[in-house]
Amino acid sequence: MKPNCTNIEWHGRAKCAVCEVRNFVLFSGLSAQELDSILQPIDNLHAPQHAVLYEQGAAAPYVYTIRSGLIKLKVDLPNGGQRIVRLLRPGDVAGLETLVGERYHHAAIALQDADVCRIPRDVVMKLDQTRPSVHQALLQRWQRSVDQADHFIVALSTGPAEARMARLLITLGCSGEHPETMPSREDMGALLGITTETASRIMAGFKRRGLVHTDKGSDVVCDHAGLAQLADC
Amino acid sequence: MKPNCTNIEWHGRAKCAVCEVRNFVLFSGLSAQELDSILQPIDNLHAPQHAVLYEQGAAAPYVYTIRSGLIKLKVDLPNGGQRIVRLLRPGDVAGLETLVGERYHHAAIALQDADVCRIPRDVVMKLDQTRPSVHQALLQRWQRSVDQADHFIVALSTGPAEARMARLLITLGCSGEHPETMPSREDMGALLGITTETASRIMAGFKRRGLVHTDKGSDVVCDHAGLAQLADC
DNA sequence: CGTTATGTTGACCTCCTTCAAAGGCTGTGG
DNA sequence: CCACAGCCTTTGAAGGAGGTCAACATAACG
Repeated sequence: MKPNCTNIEWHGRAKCAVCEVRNFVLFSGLSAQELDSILQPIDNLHAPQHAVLYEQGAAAPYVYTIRSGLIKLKVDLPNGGQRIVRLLRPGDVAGLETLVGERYHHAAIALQDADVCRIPRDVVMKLDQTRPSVHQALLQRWQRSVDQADHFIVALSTGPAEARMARLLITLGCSGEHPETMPSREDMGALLGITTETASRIMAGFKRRGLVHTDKGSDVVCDHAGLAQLADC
Repeated sequence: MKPNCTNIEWHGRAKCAVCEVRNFVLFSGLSAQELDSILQPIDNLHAPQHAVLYEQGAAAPYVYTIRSGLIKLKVDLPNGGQRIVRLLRPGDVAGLETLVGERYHHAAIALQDADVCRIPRDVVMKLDQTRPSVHQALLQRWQRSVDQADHFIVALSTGPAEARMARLLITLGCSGEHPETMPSREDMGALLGITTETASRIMAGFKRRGLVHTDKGSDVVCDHAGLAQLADC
């Protein structure tokens, strides 16, 4: 296998009993025994950067929970461009629409190397009906999707591009403490509804003003306070 | 009572048995008898234009189903402006976040005169747990919120303002057959993330080019084909 | 009939896109 | 090991799109 391939790799059946993020994901209310008793398989997958979990409009047999990494949900525009409508982090769920429909509404692509669990829709639907804790967790994930979509509208699609970029960096977790891995300029553009060039220019301006500082590779450390000031104008 | 007040008026207990849109709203799977047996009150309200169903951040004791009219969900921006993040039509639900949280995430305001049913959260939660049909309807409403939010990102917050306005008119139902009541220019701006002046200019341009035609008052008829052509560019 | 919100229009300037070119990084093949 | 291709990023210049500020028109309402 090539070192830089973008194929999803199968890492065996999920070992929910020892999953370090189980309490943040869908099955937080279930015991390890209850999970082991599920007949249908939950697979543990590794998605390298740029790997595609599913395509927009494809038949939707699975729900995915993110255990690590960063996933983008994007839609294709009629003019050939793309728009990223959500960013999923550990604990988030992709493909919930499978529970009420037949097809995925977006393409799901790994922005950074990611570990995900792939759960057949039937498993989720059954647990939803039989386990109140799973049911409640599902409602919370759904509301979380709504909240994140609202955040994309209010914070990342409103106001001048510079303020939007500042909000994006904050959204990505730029606290100033640890370096953060940045998406490509193209993805930044698709996230904010601006062109790649504008994204590049704004980031260059941030660097020039000392608001962000290149650490190594695509990792940066940010001046959180300075960005926050730009953000709400 | 003043003829043009914006207070919500109480129109008595909901008569679900004779509700003409019951099959489109949350309780489509329940019989009239089942609904009558609910102990807690479901109120039938009329919300005149500009009436406020609830404020952003307020305690959230109710879920609202829209029976007629048009409701906007808006959030206040740090710089004093506003952004409309959703439009709710008959069959849609407002305030679902009450089922997983304490407070409303937006302000809900009637864009046009609206009839709504106000349902205590406890009623919805109980029916969600005891009636599978209501449970399924809830999931569908939640997904509908996500889909509508995505539409705001992809269609109403992407591309040049003129294309966004064309998509908004189409979203509002401009088929060319019947006249449609338009929101104010200010609301159009808040819907599209542009200024009131730009919204006015674009609408004036549409009229000049014959793409929309003023019927009476704020009602317009649209050239659906012409707008659709502008929409995907 | 004045008063107040809402819509329209103009002038100006900033921001962003577009098109183009150059620079940097990486993997590949000689 | 170096040269080269390919991709991403950066930067420039020019034009257009949209914001801002201001004046004015229109409509709604007391």
